[in-house]
Amino acid sequence: MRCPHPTAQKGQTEGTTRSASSVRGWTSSVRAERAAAPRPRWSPPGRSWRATGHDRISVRSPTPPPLPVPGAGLAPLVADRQVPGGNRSGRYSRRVSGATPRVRFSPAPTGYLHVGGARTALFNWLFARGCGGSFLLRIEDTDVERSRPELVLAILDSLRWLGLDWDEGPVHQSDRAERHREVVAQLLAAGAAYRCDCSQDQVRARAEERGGPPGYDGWCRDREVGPGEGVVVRFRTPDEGRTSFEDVVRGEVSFDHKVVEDFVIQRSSGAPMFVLANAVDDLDMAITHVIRGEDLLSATPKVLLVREALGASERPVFAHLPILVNDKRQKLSKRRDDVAVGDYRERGYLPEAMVNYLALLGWGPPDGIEIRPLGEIVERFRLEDVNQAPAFFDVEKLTHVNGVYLRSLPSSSFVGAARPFLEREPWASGGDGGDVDGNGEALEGFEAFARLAPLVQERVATLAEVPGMVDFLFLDEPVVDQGSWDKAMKPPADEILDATLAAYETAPWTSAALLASLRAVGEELGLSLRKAQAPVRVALTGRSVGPPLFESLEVLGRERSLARLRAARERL
RNA sequence: GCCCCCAUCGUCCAGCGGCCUAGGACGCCGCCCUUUCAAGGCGGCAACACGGGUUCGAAUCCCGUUGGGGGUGCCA
Repeated sequence: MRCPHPTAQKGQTEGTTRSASSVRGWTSSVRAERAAAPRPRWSPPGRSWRATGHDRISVRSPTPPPLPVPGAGLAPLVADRQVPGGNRSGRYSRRVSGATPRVRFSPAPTGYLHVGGARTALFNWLFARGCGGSFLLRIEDTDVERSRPELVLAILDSLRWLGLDWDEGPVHQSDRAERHREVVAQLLAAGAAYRCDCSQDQVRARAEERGGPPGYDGWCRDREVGPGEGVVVRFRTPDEGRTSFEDVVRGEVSFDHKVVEDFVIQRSSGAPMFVLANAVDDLDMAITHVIRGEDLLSATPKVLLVREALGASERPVFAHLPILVNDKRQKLSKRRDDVAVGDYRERGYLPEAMVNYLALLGWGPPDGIEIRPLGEIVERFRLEDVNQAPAFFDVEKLTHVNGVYLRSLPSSSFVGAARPFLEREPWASGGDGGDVDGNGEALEGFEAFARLAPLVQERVATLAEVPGMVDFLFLDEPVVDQGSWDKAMKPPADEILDATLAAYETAPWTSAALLASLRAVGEELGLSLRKAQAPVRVALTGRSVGPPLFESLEVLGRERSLARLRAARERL
């Protein structure tokens, strides 16, 4: 059972110490069952799996349905316990009484989607898709000064590229400002919040003075500050007790109220703060499972406190995913690290590979088969199997995964996927060329590439590597790599070239015949084919590495090939 | 400083008290295949942070230490 979780805990703030048994006990019984389940077998990548992958999942047009009426209350989230020994998928019902799971991905509009966000979005999506729940999108743009509408476009674009389709939204928090103000007023009226006119400098100064921990000291709690310039609204945090909650990936987490300061819920501008908007919107949107980064773990008690103050009787299930880190094991950052999903797209990674790799950060399939269609990942993904330690975003492994996907592509798809990467090269003009009929007529540009594609395909790990491998098909003269030239064009390169030239004048223009001829040339000179092909390859492509030589010759055609051999011979 | 979280090969994951002489994957090294380079095949190197407990038995449970990270904003 992947989903509905034994959810919702009743509110439990004042020092309630709840045992972890509900979730843990449930978890282990499921684990035991999983261990007993038959091991699924590896299904080889190929056409069929592509069809079963997320290709099939269509991106629904995001038409925002109306939000539930504010204050209408949450559907109960408590999962029904079912009699053990029920269906294969688990001992607990898929059903959450009264509500299907609803999760959301709620990025801030930063202008692009970064890999950490993508991973969070993916895990939400996997969870939702795995249990028939809904995956919603919400843009957390309460900070008006920092958000502009166009900044969300790139995020949506990357999400679509990855195939993470959403069922509702995107809801913009900025559109809900009125609702947020209403809630703040409500909290104010109830005495759960108060106005504060302390400047940030004052707050800091007092903190230093008392030598205690930085943070707000409650100065304005009873000063009855009225509305005005520079006045914020703060939430009144309980002085006693603690807020505890059961986190699906971490077990019980607990915060003493003493360390939760009276936080700002409304800016002096009247705009709501993150915690307030987040709590209110999750409530109004009837979010049942909050799956987000661990960096938000310490914001959770605040959210819970706000919900409680609003009279919410149920809590969502929380799952704080381990953060993604760089090689120094610090949180991935925009400044130091390559984090934009869009950049990986530009660098020749396939969305399927990206998503597959991302699923492996903080989670692993029970059968150990890491590279597989998304549909199979959906079937196997379970929130409670997410592990707790930060994960290093390893581009090398991503690249490997990408290579596997690239190789498994039908040739025509590979050609199509590579085309944009070719087209951004200055030399890649169209070219329709002739055909190859054994008479050595030339194919040009893309057509030649298409012919060679299957051989190129298994030699690249990213699409960005393609141009460098096939440029000689497009260029009139190959770009000569000096290192390759120096290495290959030593004696007896002259003899090889001369003999090859002679042989190729008349040889049938097929890769097999071309191979046989060069082998014969080599034998005559007492050279292995390995040695003999080197000067020919460099003459033809400009490089010492590349696609198989004889197919390249064939596709390039007799005239162009001979011209290059002659040119190289003259340069010697 | 304070709060919270985390800790198995270099990296990602497996491990749920005996099946562990700790398994898989990436990377790395070697060999094979081979027209270059890949791919593929075979093999190898490589980890339970430390110290106490609990137990007949601990990588697995508990406590502590150390180390790392996150948070501590009128950012999210």
